[in-house]
Amino acid sequence: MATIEDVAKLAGLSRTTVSRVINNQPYVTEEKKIKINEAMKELGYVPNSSARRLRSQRTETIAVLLPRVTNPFFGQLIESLEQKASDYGYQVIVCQTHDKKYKELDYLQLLKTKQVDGVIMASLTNEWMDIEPFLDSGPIVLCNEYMEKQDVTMIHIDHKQAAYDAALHLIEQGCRRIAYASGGRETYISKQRKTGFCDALREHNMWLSKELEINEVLDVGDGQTTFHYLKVHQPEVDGIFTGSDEVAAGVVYAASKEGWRIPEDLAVVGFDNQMLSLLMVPAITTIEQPVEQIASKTIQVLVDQIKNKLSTPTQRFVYPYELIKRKSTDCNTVKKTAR
Amino acid sequence: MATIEDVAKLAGLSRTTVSRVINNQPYVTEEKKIKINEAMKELGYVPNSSARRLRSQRTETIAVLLPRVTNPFFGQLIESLEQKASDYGYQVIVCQTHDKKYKELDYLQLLKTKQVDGVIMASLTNEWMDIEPFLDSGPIVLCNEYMEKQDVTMIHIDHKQAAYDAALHLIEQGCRRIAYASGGRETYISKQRKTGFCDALREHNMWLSKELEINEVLDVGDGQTTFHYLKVHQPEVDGIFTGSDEVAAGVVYAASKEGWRIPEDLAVVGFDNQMLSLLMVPAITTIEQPVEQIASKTIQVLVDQIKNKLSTPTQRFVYPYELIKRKSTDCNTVKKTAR
DNA sequence: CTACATTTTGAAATCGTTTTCATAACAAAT
DNA sequence: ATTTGTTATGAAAACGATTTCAAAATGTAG
Repeated sequence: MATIEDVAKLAGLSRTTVSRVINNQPYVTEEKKIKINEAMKELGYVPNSSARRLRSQRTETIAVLLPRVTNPFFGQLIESLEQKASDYGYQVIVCQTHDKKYKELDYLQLLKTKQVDGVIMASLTNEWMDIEPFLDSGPIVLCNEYMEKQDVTMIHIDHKQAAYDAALHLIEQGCRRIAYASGGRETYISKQRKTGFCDALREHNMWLSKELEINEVLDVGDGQTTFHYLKVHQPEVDGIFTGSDEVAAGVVYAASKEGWRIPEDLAVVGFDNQMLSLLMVPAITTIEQPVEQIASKTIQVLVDQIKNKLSTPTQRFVYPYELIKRKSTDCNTVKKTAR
Repeated sequence: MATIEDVAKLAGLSRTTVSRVINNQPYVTEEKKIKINEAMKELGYVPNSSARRLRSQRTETIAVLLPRVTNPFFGQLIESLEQKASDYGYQVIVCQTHDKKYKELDYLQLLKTKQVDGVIMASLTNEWMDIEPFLDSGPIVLCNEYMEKQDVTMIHIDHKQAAYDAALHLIEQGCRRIAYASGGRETYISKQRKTGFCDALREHNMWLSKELEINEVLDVGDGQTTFHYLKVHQPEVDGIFTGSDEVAAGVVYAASKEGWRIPEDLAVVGFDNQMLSLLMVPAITTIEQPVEQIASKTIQVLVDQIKNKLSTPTQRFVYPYELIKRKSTDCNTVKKTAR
């Protein structure tokens, strides 16, 4: 492999001048610039990125931590993040944590070892206490995930209010025994949603009973399992709020197969407005997040923090969401006409 | 940030010895090993990865090129690839080409600039002629994509035969005017599928007319568009082969909305056996690829080539697939009972 | 023509590791 | 006591770029 030295020799100039051309800095005559470019082409020269990273202490790379790309919401998110990052000249490296604490910490090492200039956390399973020390090694921004503390910038929607709205909608459709299926164990986001959900119930003199709360429900399969559990143990259930469209789809699928009518026998709400929620029969009511805006702001903030190493103030950006009402909750006036 | 020098000083030893401990090489007494580990912990030392990469000429990183992670097939693929890679101690960096030639070439630069030790191409839009030169910079393996030339290892299923089987199935179900919706423009894979599809038709005295061939059909939206096109311009169509479950889902969705019965009025076949194909009403007949096996072999081969830099022989691994028959093609005995 | 600023160039230091090579220490064998 | 072999350690070179600093060349104003 050709090095910068080889190029310099062939062009009859110094490494320094070649470096100037590579990074198109000023103070090189047009004539020499041409000579150097020719030499580079002739040798098929490409700068070694480990060397430049080592010397310049910049990697132009951002790590994005997320649970898994097979979850369509995160697929969409990473898509937008990458797009925006490349607009700013940054590469993105995708880090799937699978909701494992140790993986999250492993990936944060990328910041310490200087493999990345900054980190976007769209996955947050560790206690903040354990994450905080990494801030010494470089900027971290929370995307979608959030919490109460303020020592880091966060970009997200109001999950509590969103869940509140969803629950209210179910109540307005006549549901009286509403189940709650949630994904992550104890992330702040989950707690927020649950709080919002319970608030709505309480305001209508209802509450979430232990038996109607199901945890660790993440994908289509879990959704099916959840329905079967409810069918056997809580047959009077008439509505369900789920943490994702995939879970909602699983519920709808299993319920339909068992002869339950949706929404008459069971109204279903999903989350994230994935294509899937539209395609299901019946189409699923869901909450849409402004993914592109969130991604855009996240990158903007992080890049800013990378460049102005000095303390940029940490902020919180809360974006609006939308409850999209579809057939899966369209109970008209009648509800529960006997199964 | 603490460097190896700092650790050495604190422990009262040399850089070399510290390096030996870091890379757990032999010839360090237990006593000093302990002393060094303590020093590292005290300083919160982590080796700078640019420096080690530069010196050791290894990155322990693999680039995976694929069209987009939002396509569930590739989501699944990257999931498995990353899993396997980490078993071998390799990181994966995900590179979305969006089927753009220039992006594919840009990402291949990672190999030249020594940012990665090897590349997995699950996206191949450029001519092989333009890719080949990169082989000088490091190993490349084709995963899912393939071609006739033999200078690189390929892992895939027999797409020609798979498409043949799918077409044959449609024919056996009584379809006589079968449409063909394909994604990528001119990848070898597309050509193979089309050949297989046409072979089956020809063997039954049919052929693919220009009007029934639709290209550039990639996602759910395209599937809907395709159906509307067919409805207007080719109303006699009674079956359709699509390049992905997403497209198939789009067709089913649009068709159902327009009052067509599936499969009686239109039989539909997808590809990849994504969850979506099972969830649709009716469930969609599709072809399942052994993604995990493919991923596993791909990593195994690539890591081997990275380690034995000398010429490892290039090979071709062809895995079995399975045609999964579901409602979307279950025409029983009757077909086309008048619309 | 001198003085001063600006443009152009290169030698050498530097980034933080790993690797090479030389040497010291120690044990076992003659 | 000397040789031989193995284990243990460190000084210095190397990886391939960018950055610093000094100096040369050129331009410009007085």
